[in-house]
Amino acid sequence: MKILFIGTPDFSADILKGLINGGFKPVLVITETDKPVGRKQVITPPPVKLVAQEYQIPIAQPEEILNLESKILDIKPDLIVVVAYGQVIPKSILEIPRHGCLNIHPSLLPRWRGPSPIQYTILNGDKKTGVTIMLMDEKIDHGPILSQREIIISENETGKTLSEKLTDLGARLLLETISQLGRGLAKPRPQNEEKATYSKILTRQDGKINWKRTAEEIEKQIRAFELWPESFTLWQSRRKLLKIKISKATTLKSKGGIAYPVGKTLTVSQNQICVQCGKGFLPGEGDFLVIERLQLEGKKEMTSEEFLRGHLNFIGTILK
RNA sequence: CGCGGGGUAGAGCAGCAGUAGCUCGUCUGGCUCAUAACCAGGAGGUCGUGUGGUGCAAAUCCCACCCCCGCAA
Repeated sequence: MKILFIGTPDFSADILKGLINGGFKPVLVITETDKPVGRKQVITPPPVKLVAQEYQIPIAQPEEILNLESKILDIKPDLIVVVAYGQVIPKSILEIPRHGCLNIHPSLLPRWRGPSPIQYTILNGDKKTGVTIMLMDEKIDHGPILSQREIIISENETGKTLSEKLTDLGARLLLETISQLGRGLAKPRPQNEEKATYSKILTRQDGKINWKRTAEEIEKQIRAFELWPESFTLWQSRRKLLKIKISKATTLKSKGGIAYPVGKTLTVSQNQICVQCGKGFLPGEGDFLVIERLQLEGKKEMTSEEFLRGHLNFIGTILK
């Protein structure tokens, strides 16, 4: 089967590897142009390009994918696999391959359509999730479903662990689905529009912790946003307002008798950072987040114990 | 040359011109039924690199380079 692969970031690159190792080496890989990346703004090829080079697959990096339409027509692919490309693929191209265009989505569609399904799954406290492979149509994450595989979400699942699991699962399901397609066994079924939910694109600002939420909600956010956009809070130090990323935390309930302002930092036992969350001022409602790992702006990530050694004045301040 | 923070004892930080100090850890002794608690004392640093520059004098100012990190992309 003549396959064309379209994708850009790490997630796509991993799927591409799985595809190649499964015996479906694409005839052409389309990916975004090399872009300046990182602190030094070095022009860097996207992950998918590196994989394609490694396996000596021809690469195309059009500014506009529409410019490539005639070339794709010439190739006459049987199937196009699209994984997180970065550009919207026009209908005229979607209609070229005989078997259509496949897309891998890391959720159980129609639940969590859109760009941030993994984060929303954890944030929402879902018990299970999975991957879906669907035939693309003009609407985003809307086409008929070809196959789906579920997994159970564990208690301390993070954006990272879930993403790894789903990438792996997705790569395997893709191979199965393609061979089914090849044998004409695939039976697409439309999505149930009534059950559709949507995830929004997340920005850095969305990672800001709102201490008025319950510790439980905040802890979920920290896990959900592990890879992107991460969770942070602001601390007024002696000199200036600093950003602190929080990468790991647990919750603590106490009968509590003392009322603290929301965002107040305190220690319950040695070397522990607790932050008052939720309703705050109400006595008898000890709702605390215990910070375990954090990273101060300009510093490396460390445990809260290490952090406290050098910041004796941290306890007793109020995080914003 | 995108913007910015930083490299000081094993760890985390302060000092920002007169050859280093804090918290934790570590070692020794004491207290205690006991202790991760408490008390006393000790060890541990050529202050990122430079047969660099300016000073009477540099961890502290200037220059070059290496490394780490935040923002922006």
